[in-house]
Parts: sequence; C-alpha cells; structure tokens
Amino acid sequence: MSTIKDVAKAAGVSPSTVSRVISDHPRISQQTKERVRGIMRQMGYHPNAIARSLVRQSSFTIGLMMSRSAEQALLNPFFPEIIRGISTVAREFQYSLLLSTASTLEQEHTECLQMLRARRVDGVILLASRTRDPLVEDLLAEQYAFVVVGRVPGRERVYWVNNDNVAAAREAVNHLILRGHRDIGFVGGPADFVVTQDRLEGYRQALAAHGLRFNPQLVQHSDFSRESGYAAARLLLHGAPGRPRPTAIFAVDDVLALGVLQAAHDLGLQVPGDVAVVGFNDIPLAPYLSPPLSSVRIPIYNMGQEAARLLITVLQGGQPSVPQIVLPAELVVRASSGAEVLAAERR
Amino acid sequence: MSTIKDVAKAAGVSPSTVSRVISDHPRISQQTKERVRGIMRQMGYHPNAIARSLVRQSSFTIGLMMSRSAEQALLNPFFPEIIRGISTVAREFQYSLLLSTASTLEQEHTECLQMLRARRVDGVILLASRTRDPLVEDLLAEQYAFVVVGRVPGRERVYWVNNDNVAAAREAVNHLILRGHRDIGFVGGPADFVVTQDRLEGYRQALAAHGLRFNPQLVQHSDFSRESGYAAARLLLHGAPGRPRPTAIFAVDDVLALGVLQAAHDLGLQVPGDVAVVGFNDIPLAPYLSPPLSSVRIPIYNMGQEAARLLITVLQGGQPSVPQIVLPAELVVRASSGAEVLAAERR
DNA sequence: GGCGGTGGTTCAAACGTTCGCACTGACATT
DNA sequence: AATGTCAGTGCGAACGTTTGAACCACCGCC
Repeated sequence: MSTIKDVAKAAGVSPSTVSRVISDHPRISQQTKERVRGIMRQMGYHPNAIARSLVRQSSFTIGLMMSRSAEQALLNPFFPEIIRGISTVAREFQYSLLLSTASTLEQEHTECLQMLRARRVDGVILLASRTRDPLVEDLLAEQYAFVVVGRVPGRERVYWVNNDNVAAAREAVNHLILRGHRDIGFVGGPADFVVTQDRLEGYRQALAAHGLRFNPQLVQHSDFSRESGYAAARLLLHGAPGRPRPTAIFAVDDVLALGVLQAAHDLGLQVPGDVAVVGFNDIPLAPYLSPPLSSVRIPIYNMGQEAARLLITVLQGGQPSVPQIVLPAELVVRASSGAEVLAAERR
Repeated sequence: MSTIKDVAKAAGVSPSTVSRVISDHPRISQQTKERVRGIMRQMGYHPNAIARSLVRQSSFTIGLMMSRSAEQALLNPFFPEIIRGISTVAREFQYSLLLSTASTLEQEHTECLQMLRARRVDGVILLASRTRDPLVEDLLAEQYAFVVVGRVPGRERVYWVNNDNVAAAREAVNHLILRGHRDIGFVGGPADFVVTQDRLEGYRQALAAHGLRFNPQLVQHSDFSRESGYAAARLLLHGAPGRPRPTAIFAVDDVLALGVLQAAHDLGLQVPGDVAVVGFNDIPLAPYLSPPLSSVRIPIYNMGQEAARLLITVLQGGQPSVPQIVLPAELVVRASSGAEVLAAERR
C-alpha cells in the first residue's frame, strides 16, 4: 500500500505538496497538480482515511443506533428506508455510516456512547425515541452531537425529526367521522410511548372538532404486537355497558390493525361494512390485505434525509435554522374504511 | 478529551504503561493496573480508536455493502435480519460495521472499493450476488478480504454463505407433487440470476425424481416485481396448446407469489382448490394473506452470522474450515398449498 | 562479588496524514 | 540597490496510539 511519502518521492516533491494536491489547494500550480495526480493514479495511491481522521480530529462518520424496540416490528421496513434516506445525504457530504445494533436498552446505551467516546463517529442518529431516555440525557451531558428520529418531549435543545403524528391521527379519525362513524375505537401502543400519546391526542382533537364526546372506554392499549391488537379489538367489538360497540377502529400501527382485522373476521363482522379500520405506517402489505387497509403513510425516507442534514449541519459547526423538524404524513384511504355504504346508514 | 499521556502523567507512569494497562499486558503489576484504571475512570478517559487503528494498521471494522437490487423488495425484511446476524457476531469479536448503500451497480462498485482502499474497513460483506460480478473480480484482483451472501458460481476461491436453494426448491415442488399435482408452473426471477437458476434446478430435480416430464412451457421469468408475477401467472393459468393449465405454481419469491395469488383471484380460481401456490422467502406477511401462503423460510439471521464469522476468521489470519457455507431452508406449509382437498381429486 | 534471571517499567520509533509557518526565487516598486 | 509582493513549495510538528528493545532494581546462586 503506497503512502503519501511514496508518491512524494516518485514525484520529486514533498509530502505536504502531495497532500495539498489531494485537497486541491489553490497555492499548488496546475502543472504540479497534474503531474502528482498522474503519479497517484499510476501508483494506485489512495489516501488513508484513518490517518486523516487522526490529524483532522474528525472521523467524518455518523453513528447509527438501531435498537430492537417493540415498535420496530419485522413487518415494518422502517430501517431500510430510513437508512436509505440518511445514507443519501451522508454520501452527498462525504460522510460514512457506522452502524450499531443493540438488543437491549443498556446495550444500546453503552454501544452508542462507546462509538462517540472512541472518536469513531462525530455524531449519532438515534432511530428510536422513548420518553425520558437516559441515553439522551447522557448525550446532552457529554455534549455530543446527535439527532433523534421521533419527538423528544420536554427537551428543547434536542434536535429531532418527526412526522406530524397529531395531525395525521386527526386526519385519519376525521376521515372516519366524515364517513358517518361516531363511536370510534382507539388501539394504541404502550401508554408511555410518545407516539401513542401524540396519536391519541390527534384522535381527541378530531372528536372535539366534531363535537363528539371522548369516551375513555373506547381506548385500548397494546404492546404493538398483532396479538395484542387482536385482543384489544375483541374487547372493543364486544361492547359493554357504557361502551358502545364502535363502528370504526383506529389503530396506531398497521400490525395492530392486522390483529383488528383478524378479530373482526373471527367475530363475523364485515370490514368496512360492520366496522371500518384505519391503521398507521402504511406497511407494504397494506394494499394486499383483504380488505386492503387504509393507513397513514409516513415519509420515512425524507425523515432520514432531514435527520442526516440536521446532524451534518451541526457537525460542520452550523446552526440549523430549526432544531426540530416535523414532516407531514398522508392518509391513504383503501377499502377497509372506504366502503361505498356508510356504516351509519347500514344500521 | 483526555489522552493516554494525560492519564500517564496523572498516574506518574509512562504512556506505554497505560497502553499496556488497557490491553491487560501480563508484565504490568496488578497494583499499577488498578491504580491506572482508577485514574482512567476518574478522568473519563476512553482510548481513541482512530489512533489505535492507525498504528495497528487495521480498523477493526467490517464494510457492509447493501445495494438496491431488484431482489430486495421493500416487503422483504432481508436487510434488518441479516444485519442483525452480522452485527451480533461482529460485536462479539469487537468489530464495528460500516454501512454503505448504493443505488446503482457502479456506485456500489466504487463505494465498496473506496471503503477498502481508504483503509476504513478491513474487509467487506456483499449483500447481493450476481453472476459474473465485476466487483468480485476487482476484490479478488486487489486481494481484499470479502464474503458474499449468496452463491458465486465458477469462482472457487470466493468465500460465500448461501441457503440451499436447490434443495429447498426441490422440497417445495416435491411437496406439490405429493399433493397430487403433476402440472406445476414455475415463476422465476431474471434468468441470469444465480438464485433463479438454482431454484429452477431444484424444480427440475423434483420433477425428475417423480418421473415427471420437464415442460419448458411451464417456466416463466419475471423481474421479481409483483406485477411481473401477476403477468406470468396469468399466462400460465390461461393454458395454451402444448401447455396444460398448471394446478400448482411455484414462485421463487413471495412477492411474485403475491402476484400469482392476485392473478388466480382475478381469473376466478380458488387457491388452493383450483391452483395451489408456494412461494419463497417466507415474508412476514405470508401468514396473513388469504389464503395464508406456503413458503420456504430461509435462515437469514444465521446466514448473517456465518458470513461475519467467515470474514472475521479470514481477517484474523485464519483459514476457514470451509470457504463456502450452505445453510438449509425450511418449507412452511400453509393453506395456499395445504388444502384438505387435493387438486387432483377435485377435477 | 560477579552473574543470570525476572518482574516492572520506560524509551523512542513508528503509523499516514495535515497545516502553520518558513523559505526561495522572480519580478515589481520605491 | 534595497525592499516588497507573491506564487509555489518544503519543513516539521502535531494527532493518540502501540510495541520491540532497552533499562533498572532486586533476588538468589555459585
């Protein structure tokens, strides 16, 4: 493997000159540049990124922390998509991506700090947000550059990129209300997740906007698994004193919606005739379910891009124009909530 | 950020001693080790991986090349799974993962070589295999350490990890034959893909084993998209002179099988009554299709683990016991091919 | 009392870059 | 003739580690 010194020797110049040729320094004559470049090509020289990083005190690498959170169901192509977005921007700015996976929260915590402390990465993007995340606290305390994908409530100085869960949920529920539904069930994830809270807020706002009463009995929580979605839906669809049987269910994740569909089927209920269903995340299989599932599509790729842009801006010493970015989501109406016959009319 | 020198000064020893404490060198007294470790903790010292890499002439990092090949449909959780496998082993051996994505083959080619030449990674794992891959040729020519996930035919000295596509396809088709099917359609990917060839070979072997004639007319190719699977299935299911209407279809990918199911539905054919369907890869949605799709489950996670083990062995100067690893796949029979009523009896 | 052995430590040279500063001519200006 | 300007290049010190070789004190042994 040839070094800058070998090239310098062969070209009859000093290593510094070769270095300046590499960085296209203006004070090197065009003639020298061309000659040195020729030699570099000829010798098959490629600059050593490690050595450069050492002296530049920067690895030009972004750390990517992906944990196996409950939210990341296998069905969800969240990771490939967001990585694609991040990667596009990173390459544009000549940054590399260091990937770290973790199976537990503690592991995620230590691995993440490890990358940063060992100076292997200049900053990190966290692909999971939790309420009161101790990792976030540590990152702030040690003053590392980082961006979170997902909202971080309460911490004003944290950079994050999120989709507008409140608005999206509001739109989804609004859509159901406009189709004549008045009793709408809500199937959420764990109650302490920010996403659950935000989507529940959107649900409430939609109800309020139409003068509908919020009935806590129509709200069920789950652990994001299909099974728990199934259980929640069965409970809701059975009805109870004080709890009307909902004619529509809004699930905060398509995997949950999958369970809801299954429950409806098992109870002999037609979707959307007897109960309409809207999910969230628009997983790729949504169009292929029977009936095809209405869902909220979130701009994962764009979120990745924005997260990367935000982090790189910070790393390059810039001040991001906005520390938090909220991207709009889009409701995709399919048959599961788009029946020609309104549920209300059917009764 | 404190360095090894700062620690040395504070501990009243030389930097070399601190270095040897870090690597737990036997010639350093227990007493000194403990004292130095205390100081390191107290000062919040963490070794600089970049500097270490420079002198050790190794980055202890594995490059991961993921390209947007046609095969990697968004439906397929291939990447998260295989990365999880690779990552597990990498962490075990203290290796980091550098991720590079590419949208074109040329980009993949240059990015991959770039990582290696810049000494950013010690070796790479290629997450896509193609016949006569120029990247593989270059990697061989420049003597870089690499492992391919997927079979690389013709190159004996390439390390790779694959699932046994021939055997798996044979088993799948065998299953259909045992259920009474004699005219079995084959929907493959592009003809020059190794996976297609291998799975077609398995198909032929199964037929041969039961003394069934191979009918080239029953073989259709596609580009791995759902649409092309649909088109291929329509063609097959229409029948033609010299081409009997198949009572079963084996698709080399579940996304293709999705198209096949759709085609059957549109033609008013019952699955599995009129036509049985078996797919490949066992995507997570397979159980939720109607009918649930029979498919071949491949051990993606294990393949990732094996690939990482192989590469790390090579990087550490070892000689892998076997340069190529073939892992078994498993047929998962579901309703799409598992009807109680055999298709043959129904006619 | 010289000698070898050994446990514990230090010295100093790498590893391959970058970059502030100094240097050298050539030419222009006073 | 002395000085200034400027393009073009080189010097050398970093950056934070690792590691072979050298060193030193101490011990026991003949």
